[in-house]
Amino acid sequence: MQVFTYMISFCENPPVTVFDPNRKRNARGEQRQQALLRAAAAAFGRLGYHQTTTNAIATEACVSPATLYQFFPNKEAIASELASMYAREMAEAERAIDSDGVLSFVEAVAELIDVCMSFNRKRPEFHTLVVDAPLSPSARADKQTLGQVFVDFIAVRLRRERPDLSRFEAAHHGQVALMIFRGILDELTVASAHARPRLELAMRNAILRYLMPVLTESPRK
Amino acid sequence: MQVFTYMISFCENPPVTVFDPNRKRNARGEQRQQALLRAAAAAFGRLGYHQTTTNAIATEACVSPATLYQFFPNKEAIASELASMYAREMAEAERAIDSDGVLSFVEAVAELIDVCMSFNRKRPEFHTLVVDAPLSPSARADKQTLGQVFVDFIAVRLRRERPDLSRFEAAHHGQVALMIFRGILDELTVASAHARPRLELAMRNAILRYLMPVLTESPRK
DNA sequence: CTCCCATACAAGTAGATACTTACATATCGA
DNA sequence: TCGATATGTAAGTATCTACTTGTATGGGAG
Repeated sequence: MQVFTYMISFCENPPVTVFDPNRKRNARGEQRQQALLRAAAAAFGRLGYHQTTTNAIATEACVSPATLYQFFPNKEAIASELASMYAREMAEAERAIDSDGVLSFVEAVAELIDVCMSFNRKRPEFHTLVVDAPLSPSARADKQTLGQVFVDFIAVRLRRERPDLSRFEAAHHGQVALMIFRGILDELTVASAHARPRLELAMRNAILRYLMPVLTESPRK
Repeated sequence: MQVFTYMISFCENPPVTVFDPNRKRNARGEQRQQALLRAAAAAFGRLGYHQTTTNAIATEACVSPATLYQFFPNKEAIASELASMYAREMAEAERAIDSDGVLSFVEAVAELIDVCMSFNRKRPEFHTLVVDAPLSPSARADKQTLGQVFVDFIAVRLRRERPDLSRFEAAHHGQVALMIFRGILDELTVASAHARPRLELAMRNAILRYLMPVLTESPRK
């Protein structure tokens, strides 16, 4: 009975030397966690997701690899945490555009594109996180939601101009706009500072020129 | 001196048990090499470049991993060989379009897009090879050339319609068309058979709508 | 003061995978 | 038929990298 009690206590209170989601954090711990996220963001941005090792993240944060695993269960969790933060932040920024509906269709879409491009420029690591990293289900959901916000933004404005357009059609055109955005963004992330303004203009032109005919084409297609 | 002679002979005629580019091949060897390329293509297409292990390629070809290394120095060389073949084949197909110049601008560009989409549909592994695989310098050059053929095809047709357009401007618009193509292609490669025709239409629309205004906008921009 | 536990790390382990070695067999020219 | 060489493989090795273990330290609650 003594042995059994001992085993229970042994199994229930092991010395915590790995990640525990319920562990209490003090101020130092919170700061370490934030520092690790910042270090990971910098490393992902410089090397891309796959080239960035957990050891590199630890080194960047000036801690040992073991310390990293006190705060995150694995590499994917770090990427997922960052991707979720960024996806929610970006979705929020998109939702804030023209909330009082005073912008014209062209102005609103141009603003949407600007906001998205600015965000990706401010957070260069976001691209590799979304494209290359395997994400947790919840991070995937946030990424999915972000895409949906972009699509819906355009779909809503399309139907505001052309109420006879089906929801399905409107969403489809929003999705195509997103594909165009991603295609040009891929180049923007590697473009020289000198080439960037011209590409940003091309981004606006490509998406708006795709969408404009939708507003005027024959109602029954 | 004997020892020296022995060492020379030892160094110059080691039993060849690894890849040697100058090795003579017999018919069986040629067939094995082709079979390995076919197996690799199938595996890359199914799993993507990174998920495809050299062991998986060997298994797919029904040989041992060691046999694979009799015919290729490393995994990258297999991907590079395939990517080069495909890039050259696709570039050739693009150059063959409208060689006698009878098509209109819209017809020619639409044909270009069709050819590119058909090729990617016929060789689903091409996408991951070009996007995900680290390629040899020569394969990278072939990939680069392929992109240039696409860009030039459009640039030449643009300047045929608007001779006052600078080469630089024309190439820029060709590059943007390529970015749009890639953005939508990314989705096409994962789209359901049901969603594909709609996306293929969107591909044509997105690129042509981007390019058409270039033909009519004010000569001095 | 003191005990608990969060923090920290040196020095590992584990598992995956690209690639090799040592050796056996098939083919083919002379 | 025989030797040279191409083809083939079982059973590895080497290395990389995500992740752990055992142990030491420091700060805060009681």
